[in-house]
Amino acid sequence: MHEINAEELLLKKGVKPTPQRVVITQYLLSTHSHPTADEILDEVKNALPVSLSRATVYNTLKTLVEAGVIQEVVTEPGRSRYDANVSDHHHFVDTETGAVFDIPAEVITPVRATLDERFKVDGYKVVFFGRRQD
Amino acid sequence: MHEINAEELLLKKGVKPTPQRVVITQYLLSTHSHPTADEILDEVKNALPVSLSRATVYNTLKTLVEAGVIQEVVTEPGRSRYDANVSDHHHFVDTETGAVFDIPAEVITPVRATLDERFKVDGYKVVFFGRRQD
DNA sequence: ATTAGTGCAAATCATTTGCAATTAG
DNA sequence: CTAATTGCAAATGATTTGCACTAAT
Repeated sequence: MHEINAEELLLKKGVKPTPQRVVITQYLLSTHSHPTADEILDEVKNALPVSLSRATVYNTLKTLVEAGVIQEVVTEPGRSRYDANVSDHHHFVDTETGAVFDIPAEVITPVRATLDERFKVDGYKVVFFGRRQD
Repeated sequence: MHEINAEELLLKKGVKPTPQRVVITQYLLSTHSHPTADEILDEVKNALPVSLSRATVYNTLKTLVEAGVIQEVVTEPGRSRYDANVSDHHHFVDTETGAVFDIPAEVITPVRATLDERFKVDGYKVVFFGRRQD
């Protein structure tokens, strides 16, 4: 195996790897915490030499989502979370803490739906709610 | 069978049936459109004798959700939608129009998940994406 | 009278945008 | 030089809140 490199990933996806974009992408690749834009700003601003504004975080996240580098995840009203896992997967939300966990598509039974034929389904997402212990 | 009465419903759920609350509840019972707070305000303000402010719409929606009279549905970043259908069901989002349709729980196969035993699942929601024709 | 509910306007929060300054090619 | 990117600050959109006013017990 070889390490996931943020800069390579951005180049492969056709996004110019500016320092800010690399650093945000690196952070998202390094965590499974599904951070919000503000959490990303806090984490990345401290640890890095480059300057980083809130506007750039938002602009970058939008760019990365559009390029398919990351995914936007909405688990609660009012704010978005971001996930560098762009493979087919679902989510588990701890209803006490709000923490979000990835659930691989393979560990759930495929959903088969008997819908009115006018519904043309492209895909679906499952969100589990509950408590994650420990 | 007997008609669904907004005022009775509110009383049954322990919510004082003020004119504003009754009217909002009636509207939500009458539609399957999953309206946003603003859409509710527009629809209800015109047709009704009582005055209705935006603040009251928001306050009422929160009250109704907490009382279990309605459900909040988040299908897109940035705003919530509301649904008087509080039975167990899922949603279909038309990705072109943003329209949201209810999908009864019975028409999809139950999701069985093989999760780490520390995930205590209370329930799950499925959101389908696609195109609804016509 | 007391308490709950409403409306208004101001406040707040997340996100977006206009624009001048900066940087990379 | 030219175009893309960034930061700042102002703007926007959704939602919440403080407070005076009204209605109901």
